[in-house]
Amino acid sequence: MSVQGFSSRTDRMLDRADAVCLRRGSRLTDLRRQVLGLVLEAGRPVGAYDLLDKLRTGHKTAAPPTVYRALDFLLEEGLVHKVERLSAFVGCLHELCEEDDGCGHDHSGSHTAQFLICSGCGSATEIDDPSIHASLAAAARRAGFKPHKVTVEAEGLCSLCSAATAARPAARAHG
Amino acid sequence: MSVQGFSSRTDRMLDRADAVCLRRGSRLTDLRRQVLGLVLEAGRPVGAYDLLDKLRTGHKTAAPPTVYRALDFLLEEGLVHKVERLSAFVGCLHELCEEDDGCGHDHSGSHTAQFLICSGCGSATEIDDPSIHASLAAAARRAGFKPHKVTVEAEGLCSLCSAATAARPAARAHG
DNA sequence: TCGATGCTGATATAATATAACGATCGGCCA
DNA sequence: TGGCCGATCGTTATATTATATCAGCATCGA
Ligand SMILES: [Zn+2]
Ligand SMILES: [Zn+2]
Ligand SMILES: [Zn+2]
Ligand SMILES: [Zn+2]
Repeated sequence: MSVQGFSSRTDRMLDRADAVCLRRGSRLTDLRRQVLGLVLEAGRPVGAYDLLDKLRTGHKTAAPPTVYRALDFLLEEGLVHKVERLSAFVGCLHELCEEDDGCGHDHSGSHTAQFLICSGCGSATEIDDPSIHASLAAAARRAGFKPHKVTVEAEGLCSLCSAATAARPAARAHG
Repeated sequence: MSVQGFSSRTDRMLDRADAVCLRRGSRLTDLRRQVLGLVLEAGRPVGAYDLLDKLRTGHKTAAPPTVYRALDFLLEEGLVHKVERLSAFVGCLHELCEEDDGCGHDHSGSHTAQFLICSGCGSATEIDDPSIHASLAAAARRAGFKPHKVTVEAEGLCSLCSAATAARPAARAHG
């Protein structure tokens, strides 16, 4: 049960996650659901200890292993990704998005993630571009390398922050 | 001066690094040269605290900031890369390799790195594939995103480890 | 009933990285 | 010359991220 009171959108996504886990024979327990909810509500990469703080408001006894174990599970299930450059975690919208026909994500390789990380506003947009995926697969094949988990992270400025910076060199982040 | 006694190959690469810095108006100090030498000698990704231990054999007073400051400089100059997945550092062979005609690396974007990381033997091969670079640049452009620093990391099995694993399921790493 | 397995609680610790402040050294110019 | 400034490094302390370990408890099937 959701002690926190997530938004209805988040609750719908959590229900989808629950269904996904059921199909796979894994269990989205209350604790895992709670952590996933916090990640999704954040809407941007969020650190494990930030999650821990939030988790503690409704779960006094939570400790680092509490949140790391939940994150390990969610990573394994592909429900969240880790943004390595930020040591932070973000929800994967692939399985969870509202559209039933999918959202254009490629997750064929399963453990692959591609992010555009804005250093202006802290957003991280998952792209899962098939062309990048193909180029990387080809390069790996030429090297005789068998990829298991692939991380692509571009850090820079999103279109909004880029425009803001062009307008005012010392601009602050957009909403 | 090299207290450690690096291999002659490493010393040649350090001399190249020195020349590169001179051209750019930056200074490869003794300390930075020492740290770069340790990274190059390792020949694989190496953690900051491993470097610190090695550094201390010829430099009793070294502390974490000592090595992190040197690494920051070397990263800035593009002489080393950070492998985010491993929180480890590895030399960039682009400026330093023996062949005068370059070694096929693309470093046009300057702050870009692409690695094939073997979880069997710990090797990390820099590929800098132009096709990956182009795909990513195209995807970023479509999103209105301006990349500043790009990280591509594929973790998996290199050809040697892959062969070893196929032969014996519980094989140990190759040399 | 029993053992195996999976999840959680709880404490402690490891591993990675940075903050802060002062000392030293050189170059540069009044 | 003397003072200033920026870059580098020494030193201590602390912040941040992640894991090890062991115990309790529930669930499930033999
Ligand atoms: Zn995803
Ligand atoms: Zn932005
Ligand atoms: Zn490189
Ligand atoms: Zn290998």
